[in-house]
Amino acid sequence: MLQINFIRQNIDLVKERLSVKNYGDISIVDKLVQLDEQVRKLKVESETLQAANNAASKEIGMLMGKGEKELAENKKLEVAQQKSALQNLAQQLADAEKLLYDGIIQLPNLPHTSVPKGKTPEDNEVVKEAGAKPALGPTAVPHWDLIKKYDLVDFETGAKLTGSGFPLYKGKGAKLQRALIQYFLDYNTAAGYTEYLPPLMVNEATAYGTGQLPDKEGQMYHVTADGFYLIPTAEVPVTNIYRDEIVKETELPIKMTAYTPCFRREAGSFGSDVRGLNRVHQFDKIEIVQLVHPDKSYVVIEDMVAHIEKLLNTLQLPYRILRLCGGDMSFTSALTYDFEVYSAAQQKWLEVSSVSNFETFQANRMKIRFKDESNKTQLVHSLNGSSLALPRIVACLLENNQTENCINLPEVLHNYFGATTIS
RNA sequence: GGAGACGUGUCCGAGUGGUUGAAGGAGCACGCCUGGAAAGUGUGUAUAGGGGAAACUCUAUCAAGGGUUCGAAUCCCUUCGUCUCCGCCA
Repeated sequence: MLQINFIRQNIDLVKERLSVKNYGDISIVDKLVQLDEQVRKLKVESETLQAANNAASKEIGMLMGKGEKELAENKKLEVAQQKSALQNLAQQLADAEKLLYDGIIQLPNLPHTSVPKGKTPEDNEVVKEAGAKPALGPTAVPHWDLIKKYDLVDFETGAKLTGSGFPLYKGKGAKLQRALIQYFLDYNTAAGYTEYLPPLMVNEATAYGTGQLPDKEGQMYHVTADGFYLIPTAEVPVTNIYRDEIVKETELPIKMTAYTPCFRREAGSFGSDVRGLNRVHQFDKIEIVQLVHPDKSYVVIEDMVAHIEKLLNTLQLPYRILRLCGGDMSFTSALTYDFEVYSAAQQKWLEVSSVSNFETFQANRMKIRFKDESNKTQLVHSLNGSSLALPRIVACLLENNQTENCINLPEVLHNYFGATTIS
């Protein structure tokens, strides 16, 4: 969430930036600033009264100690009379604080100045396109047919076990998953990311910390009996590792990576978008997360983009990088780059990674801070990216590398997979 | 799942209603001592928020939330977590 101090000092800037994200009612900013003023005023009043009360109570304690019972009793009566005024003030303050909080919490992060204006995915800016699209022969088929042909994923039985969108990987299909996971984790740890294997369910506070709650509640599977949520991405547990922590400046940057299955309800999706592995309810993903010094985050995001680009290059997949427009960005992000790979048989770009800088938006919710040189605590900047999401990578690998009687795997996977082709 | 014990600052640990934000120790930082180090010694050492130009000051925080009281780390309730024993179990 945004910091009220920042809003107060940058009213016009906040309004202007919110409009880039197509935020509806900009006048809320003025309302919040007013409310903030009221909150601070009430705070002074109630704390002053509280201070008087505390002092009086101490005095009673001293009088009792000296055995001056009668004076103490008188004082007690005096203090008791102030109590209702104090309670009244405290209630007013709590109400005002709640209003203020509820207002701030619904404000999205402010987009970075490089974010293009726009409303829909069409308005995203293509910053790079690389890799040759393969020329497939006339017999080329989409990945769901290849999956059948080589018996890699059994969607029907997955649906029987759970429901549609829960793929059952099988044989070489299962092994390819394992190979990719292993490769991606090795690639990330070689770049200095510490590997984690986090819980797959999180509590409310954790889901709230990264911004899944309250605004994306409907997208997560909710285990109501225990109040847990199945994670939609490793970002959630991994970023929260440092929730409520103050780290030393020298510990930054903190680089973490984790493989987890991801669970998404994807309510409302339909059509060819959800065919095969294009969009599923459970999928495997390897995530990278960084907590960095605020001055560094815009350099780091470029590093992370380069890191993922290099990984895609080793897989020899054609890809493009998009800078998301204000309307297509997530609630929590200040700048997001999406990576899409080209699925040659479907002739479609499929998103396989999304790299975002959240600046202090998540850190403020999670209270992830560091002590700077002058010993002041500051919020860190948090960033994350997928490196990578598996299903669409698999779809592309299958489609782009198909031949009449086998699928050629890129060289980097040969050792991990234990073979050079799927046949 | 049943029974019991417990949850205090960076860590260990004292504290069962009254100047307790919290004894004592360790650690850490800075200084003294030393040729240098160890030992010794002195001082300092939480977080958040408010007010103030500043010095500083006020409020809150002893797992979390609520309650009793003029006053709660200390009493009561709820939740969470840890440990021990039993049960079950990959």
